Amino acid sequence: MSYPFSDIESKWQKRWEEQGAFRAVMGKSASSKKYYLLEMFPYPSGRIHMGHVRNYTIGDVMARFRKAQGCQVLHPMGFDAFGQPAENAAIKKGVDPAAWTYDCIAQMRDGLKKLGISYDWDRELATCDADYYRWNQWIFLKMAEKGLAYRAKSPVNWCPSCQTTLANEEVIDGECWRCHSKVDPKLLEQWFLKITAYAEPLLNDLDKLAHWPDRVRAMQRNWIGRSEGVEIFFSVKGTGEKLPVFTTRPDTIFGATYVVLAPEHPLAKKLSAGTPQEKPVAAFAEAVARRSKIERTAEGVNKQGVFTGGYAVNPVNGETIPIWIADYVLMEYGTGAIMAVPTHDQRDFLFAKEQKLPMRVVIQGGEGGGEGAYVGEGVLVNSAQFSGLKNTDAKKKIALWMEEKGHGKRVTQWRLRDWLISRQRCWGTPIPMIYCAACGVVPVPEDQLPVRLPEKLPITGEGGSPLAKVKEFVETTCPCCKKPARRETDTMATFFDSSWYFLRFCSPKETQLPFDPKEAAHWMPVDQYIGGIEHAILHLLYSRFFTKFLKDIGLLSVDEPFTRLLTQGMVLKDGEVMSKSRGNVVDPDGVIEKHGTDAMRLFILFAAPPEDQLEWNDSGIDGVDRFLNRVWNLVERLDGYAPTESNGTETKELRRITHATIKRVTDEVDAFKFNTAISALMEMRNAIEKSWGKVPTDAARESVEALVCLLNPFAPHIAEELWQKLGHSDLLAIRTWPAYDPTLLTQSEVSIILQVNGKLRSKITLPKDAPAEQVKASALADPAVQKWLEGKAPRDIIIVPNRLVNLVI
RNA sequence: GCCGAGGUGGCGAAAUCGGUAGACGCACAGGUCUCAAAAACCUGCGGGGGCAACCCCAUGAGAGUUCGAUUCUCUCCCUCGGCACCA
Repeated sequence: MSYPFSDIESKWQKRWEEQGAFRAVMGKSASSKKYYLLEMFPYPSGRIHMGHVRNYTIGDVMARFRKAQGCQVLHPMGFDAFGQPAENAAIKKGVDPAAWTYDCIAQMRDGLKKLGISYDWDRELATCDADYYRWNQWIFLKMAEKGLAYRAKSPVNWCPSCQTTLANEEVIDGECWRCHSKVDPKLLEQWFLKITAYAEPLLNDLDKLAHWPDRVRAMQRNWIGRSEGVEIFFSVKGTGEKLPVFTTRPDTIFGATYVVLAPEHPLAKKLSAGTPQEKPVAAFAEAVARRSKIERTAEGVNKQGVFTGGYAVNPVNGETIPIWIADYVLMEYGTGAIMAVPTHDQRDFLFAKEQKLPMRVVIQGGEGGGEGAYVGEGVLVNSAQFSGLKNTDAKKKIALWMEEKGHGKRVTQWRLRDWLISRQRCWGTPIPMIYCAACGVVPVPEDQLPVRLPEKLPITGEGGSPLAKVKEFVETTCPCCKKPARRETDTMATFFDSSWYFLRFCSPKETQLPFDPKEAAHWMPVDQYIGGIEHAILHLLYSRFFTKFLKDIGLLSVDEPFTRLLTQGMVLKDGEVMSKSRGNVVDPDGVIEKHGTDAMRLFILFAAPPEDQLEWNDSGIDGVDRFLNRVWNLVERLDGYAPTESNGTETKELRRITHATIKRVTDEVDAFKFNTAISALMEMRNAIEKSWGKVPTDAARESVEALVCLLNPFAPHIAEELWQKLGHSDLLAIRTWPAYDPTLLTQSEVSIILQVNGKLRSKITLPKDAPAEQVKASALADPAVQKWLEGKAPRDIIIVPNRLVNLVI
């Protein structure tokens, strides 16, 4: 018979809510530290899944634990409610996206409440509320004011299936992150955020994030992609036109035997014009343009290119070398032009070999021998006055020298691109801009915010943006000249919404600003953030950018939003990610019905460390279910507890285990080692069971009460119920964490292992801290040890106090 | 290629300022209870050898340091994740 989890769970959920147990209040007492714990808020798809359960359960353990430790905890929840699924539902089922979304939110909220997470529901927000998105618009206008939001025509990623543009961060392996369609290049005029203006601090401040996983920091570092080098000013022979190339290897400048432009480089057309190369160059550029970026940059693709007919002059030696175009040079990076050094760059080598272009060795290092470019370190040769220098030294010297001579300048290149935020979708935040025939692009004045979405959106899925079809929306007057003007009909990428929601939670009802700076100064930064690794770059990079921007305009005092980050592992079934198409989805509701929320939470926390993948296992949950029932039974049996024999040793040992477990669970929860903390509780329960009837009532009660208190963050409903059954009237949810008595932790006797030559041969029990002489004598007297010593005296005896003796012969 | 994480029983996993490898749990096997089953409870459970005491082997592979290595160093192998014709 299982304990009545169903009644218990709803009972305590109601009780917590009635008593406002989890309401976050800005504390006045200096003694209680603030603790802002946040889990990445969900998209309201309607149902919660095991991934959500895991994410929020991990957070809840920490939130309840910190609260018990006396922190003022802020633990809010909301919904990332704009986005395409609502539009897709509108297209498919003809529903109103707003109605659909709010419906889903209601369902999600119910589902979350059934998990018993300690949220402050008073702070709930949804990004699709005008009260929220008006501040998206406000922030956007501030960025525009600072020149950080701008409109530009450039090649962008277009998802043909989603019918919208995408940010670079949203393109994974050339595919749309959402629908996995192949992304097409398209030349469009769009809104961008100048995240590149923050490239340097975004990179450098990663070093401050000591409590972020290494891999997330590494991924961001890769993504931002800083690279230091020199822009070298080649010139075009004949015209003298400047042709800058970017290189990280100025030490190889004397080995440059040709120059390569990206096929779309404007100079290519110019150079070939009127030469026999005009046609081949145009044909090649067109052929490359037709191929997608993935095709073009795929591994193993042969490098192709043609001669432009033009020549460049190397500024350091006046040498004239041919200018080619080739598909392996990208217009977006550097200057779209490179100097080719086939002897010391593998790509240049392959191309030069194919096209039979000249090569010249300028670095000598070790035995080259093999096929290809030598990219190692070495000594410069054929490099004028720099010959004989180590190439690592020459790098700096040549760069400085070129700068002096005006042959080039040192530059830093970034891989990071500006963030394209325009979306040709309607279920998002309208971009607050107006186009006026006379005044041009005019921002919507602040006092006219929010620019609201129309009530009825004509979503058909065909014929372009629905917003553009709503006359009342599009048609407006110019704020400057008051003449008729047209509104921007694109909306913002939803990652904009989620880039600052953690700030809104600090003061969700603030009406003058996106958030109250005083509240933010108190609660920020988020002390612990928890979410999936899929946001390692996207959301986590954008949020860092927003935080830095909002600091720069004086609203924030912190420059990083999330002090600690935990990326929880995925929930798998049969070794695979749960998904509808695989048919291996385990529905949380079904588990709750069968085992209760507490058992589900406990299993998820017990089966693997939070960062690791978690394999869902139906019989695994039976195991934790059994444990909870055993704890339940302990409390029930305590009522008629009557010790048959009272034994001092047993009592001392049970108390030692009890207090040692309090210490262990405290330390382990603090370090997110929930799986071992739970196993410590299981061991403690086993110990109580073993001592049952052999210890006095007060010792048994002390242990059982401690067990219930320690169980609380993991399985809060059963813990509250048992606490009440134990005769208490206070709520565990707001009760102080148990303390341990350090004097009870020590054992009077210790087991010491005896090794001969490092191999375990025997064990003895001695009083704790026995003197070395006594330990040595006892070890030598041990029969098993004597057998292995074969009468010989040990050459050396190593004693590790209270642990082991190793006899070396 | 570069960067990051990791490799321990049948399974999920413990143990790393070097000190009893496999805690805790699952599965499995045997037992108690029962007319029977379920539940519950008890016992066993890395591999090999031995009636047993006990012995040998074992933390991806190989070397090294050490009285002693899952833990430290080096060289490989493999898995997962990210970036990548980025000049």
